[in-house]
Amino acid sequence: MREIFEIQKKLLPDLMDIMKKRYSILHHILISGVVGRRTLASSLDMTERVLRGEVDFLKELGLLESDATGMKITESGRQLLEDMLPIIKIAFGLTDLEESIAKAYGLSQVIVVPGDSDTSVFTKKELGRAGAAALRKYVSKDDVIAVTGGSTMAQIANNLAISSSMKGSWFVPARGGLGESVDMQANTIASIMAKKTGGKYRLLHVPDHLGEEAYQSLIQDPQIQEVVDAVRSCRIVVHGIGDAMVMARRRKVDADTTRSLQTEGALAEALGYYFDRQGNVVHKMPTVGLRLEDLQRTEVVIGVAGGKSKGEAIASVLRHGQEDVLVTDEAAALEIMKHVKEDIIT
Amino acid sequence: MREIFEIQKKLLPDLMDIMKKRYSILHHILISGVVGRRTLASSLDMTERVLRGEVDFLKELGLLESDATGMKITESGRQLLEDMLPIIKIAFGLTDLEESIAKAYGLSQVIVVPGDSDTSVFTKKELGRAGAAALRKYVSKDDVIAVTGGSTMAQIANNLAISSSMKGSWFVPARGGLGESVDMQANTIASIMAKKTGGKYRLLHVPDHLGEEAYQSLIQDPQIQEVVDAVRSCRIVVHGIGDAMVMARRRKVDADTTRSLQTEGALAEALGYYFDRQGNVVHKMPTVGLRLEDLQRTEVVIGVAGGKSKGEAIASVLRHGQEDVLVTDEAAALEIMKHVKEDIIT
DNA sequence: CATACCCGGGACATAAAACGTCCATCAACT
DNA sequence: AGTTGATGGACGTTTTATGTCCCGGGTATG
Repeated sequence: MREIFEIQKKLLPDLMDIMKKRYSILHHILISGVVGRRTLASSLDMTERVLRGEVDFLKELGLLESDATGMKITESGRQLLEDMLPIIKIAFGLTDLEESIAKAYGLSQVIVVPGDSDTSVFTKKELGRAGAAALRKYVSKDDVIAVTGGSTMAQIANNLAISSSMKGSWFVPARGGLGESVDMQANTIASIMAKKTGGKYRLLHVPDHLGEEAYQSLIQDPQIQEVVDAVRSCRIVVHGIGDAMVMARRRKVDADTTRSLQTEGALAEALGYYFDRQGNVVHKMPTVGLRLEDLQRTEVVIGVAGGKSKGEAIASVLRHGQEDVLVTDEAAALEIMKHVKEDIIT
Repeated sequence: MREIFEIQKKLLPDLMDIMKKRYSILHHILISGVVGRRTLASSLDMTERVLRGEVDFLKELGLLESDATGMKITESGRQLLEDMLPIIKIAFGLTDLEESIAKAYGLSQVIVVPGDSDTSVFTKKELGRAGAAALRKYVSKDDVIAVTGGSTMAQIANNLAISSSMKGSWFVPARGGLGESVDMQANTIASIMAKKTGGKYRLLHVPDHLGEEAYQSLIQDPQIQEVVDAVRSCRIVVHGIGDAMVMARRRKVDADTTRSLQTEGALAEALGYYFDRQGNVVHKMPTVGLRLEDLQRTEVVIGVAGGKSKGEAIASVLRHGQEDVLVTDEAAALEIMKHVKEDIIT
């Protein structure tokens, strides 16, 4: 497969560049929905005129169309992009990354999308698409799916669509309140996902900063108990991965804990747990829901996170060794690979 | 594999044209050996200047080189062409043709080279190369290989090279004199092939237009008998296919027979037999050697013929159903496919 | 040995394509 | 109603591709 490109490149050295360029244009338009020439040109870092040339070309091919409101992808263009994904991955060497990471950490599947979520919102959206596709692949009838919060998870929710296979699924938040803002909370994400797919959901209403006393009485509540039981018996977990310090700040953890996290060398956060460089748990947020030990009974653990800045954190969580599937982006994957190499050396 | 080209054709139709153009240039130079710019330009139907642009480009890539005598392919260029053949075939849909024809007539292999032997001597040469390659593939130690005459067979002979696997092979003419000119006779072809490959050969010296009496005494001759026995026990047959009327004229068959051929609807000629539209034998040239019934014992029957004008004749011979391998060109293959469709309808 | 031929490559004017830039017009949203 | 951002047309400029001719030099042929 790859040899085909090697051979073609000998006769057409700039084949890959042009293919990449046209793919990027189409892909950006797909992600943007409807977009104008100037906006697109600046986000692709091309001059308006040269973009226009390509766009005219793609229009003639019937891959995109435009009216006074802007340009959008046609159905055949959308189909083409979908068919192209494996080709693009090979052409850009992402398949290698996927395989290397999967092998290094014993994952059953790794999905790497092109780009860097830190610098491009398009990559972040694509990460959401890929995460949604991964979830769709692993879900089966009447599954219980536990999800966490975060902007990446929100993107996944955005990209889920009504689907017969998820009709009977239950979406539940993996853990109770963790101090996030409302629209990024696991509860919110779970309900959005359920609405988008036509599935059902149960929420865990556990207010933050609860006193020990109130907390104990809360978790005795039969309704809460019922949800917690469902969460712990879930078959699929989809969760984001964050940088430890960024998460601590966002969740406004107190100064003492922050200091403790720092001295312990906390690098990553996932599912309310903090991990150090070696993948050991160094702290645990006080709330109800899925515990780390429950993951062993869980059939599919899907981690989704991207951006160069998160590469190290993702590597830490992978070292902990509970993940089955990783969805990330090119920039993060390259960072992860650095740690793979270090891990091999040490 | 094939999807890659479907996608590339959708997204990069312009580049596919360029690839085809560059491939044709390289290929023509390979076939020609050493060739000048102007000659090449006219045979490729390009203007001199635009060809020059491409040639300069290919030269920079080190795929061809030029001196005062002309341009020729480099080793890496030759290698590239070899690697590209399957790619070109798939990209231009020749694999489809091959598979369709093979399936329609129950052949074990069909090889289609790009172009039309009627209009391009380069295609004819390529047909020879492909035929030689096919023979090389099927031959094994100490085989007896029966060959016919004709210009296509001569091209195959031209393209055979010394080869250890053919060292011990015997080349024999499939049938005795059939009224061809000397340099296209089966005897000549067999001896050239033997010399080129390092194999051995036996000839069948049966003069044309022999009286019945002399003929009978000739075939009693022990030496002739020995060769005929060898021919009939051959493991591989390589033969050309011709248009019935063209062959009749070339062989100067008498007016009566010609008229009879016409009324019988003779379309094709192969191995000295004439076939009608349905693949039935309608006439047989009076000479010694391989009979049609011997083909059933023969392990590999390789038919080689190309050119749009021969398409119908090839289809007739294929319908007769003794062939195992067909080597043809694009133009003939397309003609054959028309008959396949008609055969399905009727 | 001479000659006719074809070779590659340089040169150059011209046609064509690509590009940068600006503007007219229209749709959507505030 | 006005503002914003969209497309598509227009146009001059630059860059590239192309058509054409010629020159010096090998090659083959006679």
